[in-house]
Amino acid sequence: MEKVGAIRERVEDYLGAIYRLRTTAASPVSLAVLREHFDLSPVSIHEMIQKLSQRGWIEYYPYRGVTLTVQGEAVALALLRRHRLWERFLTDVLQVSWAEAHDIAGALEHAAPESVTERLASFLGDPASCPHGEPIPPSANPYIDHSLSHVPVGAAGRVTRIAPESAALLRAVQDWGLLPGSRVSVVERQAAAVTVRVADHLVSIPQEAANAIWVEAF
Amino acid sequence: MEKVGAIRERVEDYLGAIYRLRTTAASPVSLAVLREHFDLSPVSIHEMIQKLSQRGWIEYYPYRGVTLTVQGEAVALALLRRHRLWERFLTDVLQVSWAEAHDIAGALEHAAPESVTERLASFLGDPASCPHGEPIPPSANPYIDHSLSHVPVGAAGRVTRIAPESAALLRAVQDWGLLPGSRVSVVERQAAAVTVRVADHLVSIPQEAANAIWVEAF
DNA sequence: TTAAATTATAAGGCATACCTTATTATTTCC
DNA sequence: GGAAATAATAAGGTATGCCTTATAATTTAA
Repeated sequence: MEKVGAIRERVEDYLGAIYRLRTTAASPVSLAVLREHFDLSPVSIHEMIQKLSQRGWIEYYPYRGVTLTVQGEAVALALLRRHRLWERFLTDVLQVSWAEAHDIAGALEHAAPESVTERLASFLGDPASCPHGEPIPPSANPYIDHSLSHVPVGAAGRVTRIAPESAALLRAVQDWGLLPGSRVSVVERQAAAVTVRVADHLVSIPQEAANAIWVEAF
Repeated sequence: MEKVGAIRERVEDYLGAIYRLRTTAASPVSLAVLREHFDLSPVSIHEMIQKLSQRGWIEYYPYRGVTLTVQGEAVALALLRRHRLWERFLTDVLQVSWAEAHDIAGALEHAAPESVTERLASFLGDPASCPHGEPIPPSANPYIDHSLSHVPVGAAGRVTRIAPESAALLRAVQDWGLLPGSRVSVVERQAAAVTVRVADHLVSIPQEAANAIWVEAF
């Protein structure tokens, strides 16, 4: 009952807290500080710290505290980015107060996938800071890809991947010259198809196929 | 580790599915249909159905299926409303595709509290249907209250409740004449305070106190 | 330097929401 | 009416992330 591969919500919460509670990247955050932050029993904190350590997200120095590994820090930064973008949305667009925005963003940050949060960032005009003034970390995936069915008319990009939905689809993609790496620009969008320019000729791609072709902007 | 009083996510999912899978309000939804929908083992479905029945959300007729109680239907409608509003936001504002929007909304509908979803509804212009054309049920709480710190300048309302944050706060609220039921209108908003008119005189309320005073429009 | 305070760890429990394997009850269809 | 199919239920298990109690290890401060 858990998305495999997805980083569990609670893991993200811990990593985000460790990032925020640390003073410098090198100085360990003591478990007492984490205990204070999460208001859990020392044993529960210790158990979770063991897991995070075993899984390579943190470095645990008994009696001293924990530091984030490179992987753990990446997770924390991605989380903070999502958190602060949702805070901005809540305060700027929905007029939610600062205080409430923080907690609500704490739930939304786990519910919305990164691709949606990146679209939110664009919609908000790529804000640089959250409503409290804290910086919004840059996206770790600045070239996040979009399904061809989402690329706006006029935009150009490079094919990144083809969702391998069927052999027929893959053959068609090959015929169209839309293999990963090729450049496309969207010329027109119809109800059930999208017309793209690829290698100087126009191809009309059915919606279903467009859903499976992923493109990043360049 | 679970918000008390909050209806658990999974309970909402089941009730929403029962609502959507039924043909008429009276005809029971068989557990086989639910099993198909959730792709779980028959035993798991049965276990959950027992719980929902015990807790009064559904009526269980062995060998026949389940129907929603009045309470269960209210939960389902509230969920559907949130789901479809988020779908609209995702497709209309963030240009997420229909197909993706459904699943993402399935997560957001649980993460955002009702108050936020109602603000989202206003922001979206109170849409009547989701992107697939299905109707968005009306809010069961049309007079949902807002913290005084969110009531716009010029608006008037009636105090619904005071979050009992401290005895001092409650005494102050009493002195200001802002007990539940009293009418207020917002006259001016400063950086750390809001000025309201109550019983024909003006009171300046610090931001902290304003956060704890809830008002519904009338 | 040693006693007090803090930190770590072991052991056993709880709730949720899943699972499988049986067994029993009911309905449906020939 | 009776066998086959379907549905219900009992029993025991899994993982997560909490909990308490108790003991051991280390650090800190007098």
